[in-house]
Amino acid sequence: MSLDAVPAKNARAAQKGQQTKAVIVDAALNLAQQIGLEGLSIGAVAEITKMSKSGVFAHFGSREELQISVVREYHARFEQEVFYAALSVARGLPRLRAMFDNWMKRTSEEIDSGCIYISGATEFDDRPGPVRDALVESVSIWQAAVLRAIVQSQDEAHLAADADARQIAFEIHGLILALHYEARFLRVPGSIERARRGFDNLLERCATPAAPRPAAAKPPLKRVR
Amino acid sequence: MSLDAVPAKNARAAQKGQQTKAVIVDAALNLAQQIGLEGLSIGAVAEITKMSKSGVFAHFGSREELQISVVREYHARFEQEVFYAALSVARGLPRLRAMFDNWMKRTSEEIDSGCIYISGATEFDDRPGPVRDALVESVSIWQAAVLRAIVQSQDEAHLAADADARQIAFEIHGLILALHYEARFLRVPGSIERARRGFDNLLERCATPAAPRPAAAKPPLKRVR
DNA sequence: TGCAAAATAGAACGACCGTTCGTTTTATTT
DNA sequence: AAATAAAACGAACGGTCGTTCTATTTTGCA
Repeated sequence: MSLDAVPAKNARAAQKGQQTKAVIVDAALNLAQQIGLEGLSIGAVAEITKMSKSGVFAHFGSREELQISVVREYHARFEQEVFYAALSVARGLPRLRAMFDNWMKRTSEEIDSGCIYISGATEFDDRPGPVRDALVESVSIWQAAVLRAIVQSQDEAHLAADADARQIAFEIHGLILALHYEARFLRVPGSIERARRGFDNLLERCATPAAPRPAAAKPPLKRVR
Repeated sequence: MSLDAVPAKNARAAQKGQQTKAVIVDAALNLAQQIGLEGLSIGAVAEITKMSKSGVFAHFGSREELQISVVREYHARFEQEVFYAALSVARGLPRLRAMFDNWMKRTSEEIDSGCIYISGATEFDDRPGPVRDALVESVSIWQAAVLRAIVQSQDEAHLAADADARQIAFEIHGLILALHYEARFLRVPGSIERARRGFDNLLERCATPAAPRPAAAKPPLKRVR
């Protein structure tokens, strides 16, 4: 038995199938951001990717599996753009602020494309199934990361230790949701500034004297994590 | 020309048609609150009301017109339950608080039924047309009423005169949206208390010394409006 | 009670949906 | 280059959708 007989197959993981599957998911994600996960149709994706319906279908086996793939792809991009991008910033309040900034930036960019975590929530809030499960899982992971950043800010004495971290997370979430609603649906200009101001108001309430000011020089990096 | 020739017809406005039309809209509203305005199908409404598809259809002439009727009906109920019900409370902060309470109460009741202003926003945020227009109009009317209540609270010296009323409205809206998201989609218990606490935090920041405390006796009624 | 008008039913339409199937084309390996 | 496996196609199915049309029933008024 040759040792590289089987690995030779896995080594060339970039087969044609995986490649076009990525193209399909990308197209489907773009479509889902515009018309929602429920509105996602295989025919429309096929038309965009210039494939046949059955060709698209074969990669997933069901529409539901395509929807789940879209949720996972969105999760990966969101995590990269909002969470990982903030990890290079100093732990504590600076990182929390960076996360909120990235989140806001992404939300405001999504004024034209739409956020699957938000539209998906209203589409699947009382529709149990694997798609809902995938959505809840992704959102929960992100919310846990936000909560962790808040607690770390308290550990660094940037936020009052007796503040309710979950309450802060709740109010931050509300600011993002209001930003999305007013900017994307109502098309009210200046919503980003409102969200930012809301965030500052929130921090001011929970700040400690030792807390770094928004425009102040960043504290030295503590790359523990 | 007899004067009552035409009015005679209008006098008996409660014809059979109007009656069953109201039944249809009621059923359609219930359905739309569960599965969204886009998911609303004439066939499903017909089944619920035990009518034929064409019988339902004839009352509206198009699915879009049915959707608009649903939005208008929702608007009427929301206005009655949240806005008018708060008008009996003293102008200023007490009334603002009553509006928020009613709003929260309705939102938490909608944990099982769904809010059309929220689901509709994600469904029609980039889908122009008369349904979107009806939604935007209703939401805008309500937002204007909230803003008015905030300004009145400032006039009564219950809230700081130099506070940004629109900013307060924005943050209040965020609290409601977060409540809806976390309670209905994520099924997190205690969300109502979080929203209420957020509201109190918000007021505390903008309160004046003369402001009535939450549990304090209500100031004398000033029924100007 | 009779009659016109309004209300409802029923069948059918074209369009789109997700899915299945057998075939053909393209990649990959021997 | 031949053989094998993977990928993509095209047609078709059963189903649901909004809508249209005609026929029937019910209603309200003289």
